[in-house]
Amino acid sequence: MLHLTARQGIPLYQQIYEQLRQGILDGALPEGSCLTSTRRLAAELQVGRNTVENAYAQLAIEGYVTPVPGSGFVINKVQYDIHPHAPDTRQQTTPLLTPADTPGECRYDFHYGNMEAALFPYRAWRRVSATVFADPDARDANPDAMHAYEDVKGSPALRREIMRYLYKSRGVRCTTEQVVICSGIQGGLSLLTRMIYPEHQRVAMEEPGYAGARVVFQRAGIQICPIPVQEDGMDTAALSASPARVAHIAPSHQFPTGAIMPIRKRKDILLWARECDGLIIEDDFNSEFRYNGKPIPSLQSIDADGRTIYMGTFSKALSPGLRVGYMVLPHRLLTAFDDAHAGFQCTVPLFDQMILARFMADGHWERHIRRMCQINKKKHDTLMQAIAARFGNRVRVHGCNAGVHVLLEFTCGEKEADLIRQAAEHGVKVYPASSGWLDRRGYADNCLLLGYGMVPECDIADAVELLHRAWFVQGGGSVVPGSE
Amino acid sequence: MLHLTARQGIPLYQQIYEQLRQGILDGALPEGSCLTSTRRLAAELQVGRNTVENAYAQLAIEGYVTPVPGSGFVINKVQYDIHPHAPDTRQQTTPLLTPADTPGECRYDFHYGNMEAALFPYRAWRRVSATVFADPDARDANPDAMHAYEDVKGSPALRREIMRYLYKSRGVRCTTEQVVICSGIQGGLSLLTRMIYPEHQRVAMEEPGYAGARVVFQRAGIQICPIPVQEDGMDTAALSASPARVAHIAPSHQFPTGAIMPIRKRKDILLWARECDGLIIEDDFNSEFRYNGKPIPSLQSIDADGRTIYMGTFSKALSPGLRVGYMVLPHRLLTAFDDAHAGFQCTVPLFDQMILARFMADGHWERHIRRMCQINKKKHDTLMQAIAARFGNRVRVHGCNAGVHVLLEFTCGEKEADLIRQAAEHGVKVYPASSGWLDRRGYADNCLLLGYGMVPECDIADAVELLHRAWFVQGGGSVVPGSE
DNA sequence: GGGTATTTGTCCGTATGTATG
DNA sequence: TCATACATACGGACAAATACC
Repeated sequence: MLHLTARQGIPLYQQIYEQLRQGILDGALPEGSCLTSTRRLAAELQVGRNTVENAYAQLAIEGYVTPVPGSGFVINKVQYDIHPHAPDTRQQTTPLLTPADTPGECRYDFHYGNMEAALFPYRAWRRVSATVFADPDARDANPDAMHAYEDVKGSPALRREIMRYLYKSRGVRCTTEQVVICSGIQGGLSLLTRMIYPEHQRVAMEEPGYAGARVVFQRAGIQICPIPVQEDGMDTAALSASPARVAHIAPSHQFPTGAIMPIRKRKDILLWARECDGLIIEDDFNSEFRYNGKPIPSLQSIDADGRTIYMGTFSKALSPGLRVGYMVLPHRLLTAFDDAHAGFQCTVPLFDQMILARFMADGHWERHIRRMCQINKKKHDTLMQAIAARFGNRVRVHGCNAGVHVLLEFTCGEKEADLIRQAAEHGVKVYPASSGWLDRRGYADNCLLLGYGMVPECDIADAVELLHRAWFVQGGGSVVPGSE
Repeated sequence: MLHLTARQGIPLYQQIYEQLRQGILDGALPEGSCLTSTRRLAAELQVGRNTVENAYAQLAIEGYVTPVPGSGFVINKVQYDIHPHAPDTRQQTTPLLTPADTPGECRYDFHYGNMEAALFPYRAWRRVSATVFADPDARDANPDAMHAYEDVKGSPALRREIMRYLYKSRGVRCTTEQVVICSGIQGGLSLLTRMIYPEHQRVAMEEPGYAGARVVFQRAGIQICPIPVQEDGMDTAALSASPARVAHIAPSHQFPTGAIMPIRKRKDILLWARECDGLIIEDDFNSEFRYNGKPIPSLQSIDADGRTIYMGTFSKALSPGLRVGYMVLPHRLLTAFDDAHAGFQCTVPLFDQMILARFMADGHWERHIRRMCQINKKKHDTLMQAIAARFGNRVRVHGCNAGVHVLLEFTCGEKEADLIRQAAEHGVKVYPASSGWLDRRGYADNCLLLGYGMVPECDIADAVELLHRAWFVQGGGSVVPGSE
């Protein structure tokens, strides 16, 4: 923006000229683009058009810009004299979307959380979007709702859809009043902290557990009580012994171990909550994908006492790019929520809420879930087979009954950092498990996380083969061209 | 979700039958809809298909459901025996989109913040959306970026576009590193509190000011130091006298008074910040709309000392349904931001960021701004004219040079609550100014807020006429049918 | 708008364990 | 002890309805 100071001796046109010239030299006004038209700039600055024309003429004479009749003043190439504070907007040729890591460096990426871009339901999403953003007169329902500040809890339409879905798929029983839309799991936890703090100054968390959840509590000033995780989930005895009266638990697929909590233990947890007048945060972040064994009811669905906060997200099954999650509050927390969030707005754009609501109402969501579950099961089977064939008993695989990642435990003294480095040298990205531990001394430093959401099924065997070479073949040097 | 307990004497098909029957009686399974197909339920429960068929056949025999070949088992109408805990999902006939207040009750709504639904650029948004969600192979750039967890600060592409726009329109100078995408102004302030607290335990705010900003600080445990607002913005003397070293200021259009801070005062504020080693939060929430007078440079653009945090939003000019804002951090806060947000994710869905980035890159944003500015100026002029004609000197109008709302001050002893009630009785919604005051004792209770973003220009004269009748015509009873 | 792929209920045969004669 | 009947559970083949392109 240009700023003109009146009554200071310097003529207006010269001020305009000077600032534009500076902008061109800075590179802030990229070459090839046009100056604002004289009419528009004159209107913006509230000066006469001739004043602007004067300035532009000066710039044209000096070769900074070239007037093109009927088009505008195009900015010419000049030697940049980079101003330290000026934004450098010249790299206009860079693609609009940020490129991921350059290919060749990394051939296969076992990121957990991300997913294959090709699996997103583009067509359905486009169609639903087009409907939601149809011209207002052509729309069936009231369009105002989309352009208004609304309920802190989120769009009622979406909340109703979520309620229905959760009842069908997870047995969660609730009314729309209990459903809150939030920015993913972190957003939900963040809202929660506002409600339980400072009454609750401690929260019990699985150790190892999900670091993304831990930071939210830590940031809110809540103390973490780490509770060991066994093969079947959180150690209930240790939980009872801890001073915390709020527990964050992922019973359907614990992160990172993948432990699934059996029904008996779930009941123990509920009993614990009742006895200490506590709360349970049930983090069901990817309950959608279960491969072996019968489904186990969610904690919320067997909680007769209303002490469970159920949380879920669309990020895992649909896309991490859609940062939308939800939370089902027990009745006892409803007023606390209202109190804590009076005057606040829902952080999730209504646009996305509208699209999602219709996406679900049209049945796309359940269809997509099924499709993804099938695909992930195939991937899962392929991965397990490849691991068994290649790695044999040099690794133990944890958490292979659900979710989209497994935890590899190395039994022959390999170290996490070495494994990651060796894999990277062979063009495969694998991820450390260490971030899961609050106290790293409790970690033997011999585990890795392999998420298979992002790797196409056809590549999995190949990727495992590469890992095999990287880790277990003597002198299995780098095979990736260019990273030698 | 159904839950089956094995080896308990009760046959599987009977457990399924029983639970479904209960669901139908509860009303949790709405009549007219279909049961999950036998195959799918069998797969879900990990039982044979005939087991499910058996259960369904039983339900069919007893009349709860009717099998429709090729379609499914539709649920029949039964006498409900409502279970207290079951969600009642029966009202499936309600429209997907929530209806706003029933028309007839409210004819004109002077809400500030919301906007006319018809003015949203549907066509351009649809087009850009379709491009962003094009099938991945048809896309020009890397689609993975859309489906990944990414930078906490938001999409680099969008940040670059915002940087360019702010430089051109507001003179804000920054690099993309300084730009942070956030969930509207509240989201930005919320991020900020994490960085400045507990070093700063106080923040100076305009009195009256924007309640939506105040609650964020209060919630974070930060104490508000109210600073009186004069005709030309915050009282700098009072600011200097306050113990706060962080000030939240809306210099381009103060809320609710609409005061515009002159350049001299802006420099005073910057001086204050330098002298007390403080920070300025420049809330430019609707800088886009300015009608009279020359543009004044933003605080950020004349801050040589790097003490200004610049904040803006897309909610006002584009739609409140798009909860996206941005924040430009000074260099001195960059590391503090990184420290405070390690492990956190950006709360704004990448989808919207991608769409917005392309929307801006294609020039739609600036085009839209211009269009809206013209429309709002017309509305503004019409409103001012109508107010002058109808209300004369019974009201004083504040903040009529910018933004999309004005503050009406009543000079003849009218009271806020009465005015709102009287207006509502005539079918016009107007809004209290009282929420702007932290200390309501400082408020004479004689003001109203009129936002004209939501009222079509052609309705403004009519609406003001109605207000005139409501407030100033003796016996000007209700004229709205049905609200008598 | 018409052809195709998928999904649906339906019907079929089979295997297993248990009770009955 | 053996044969039979019954209840329970499982998977495949078929035709119709539906969804998708």
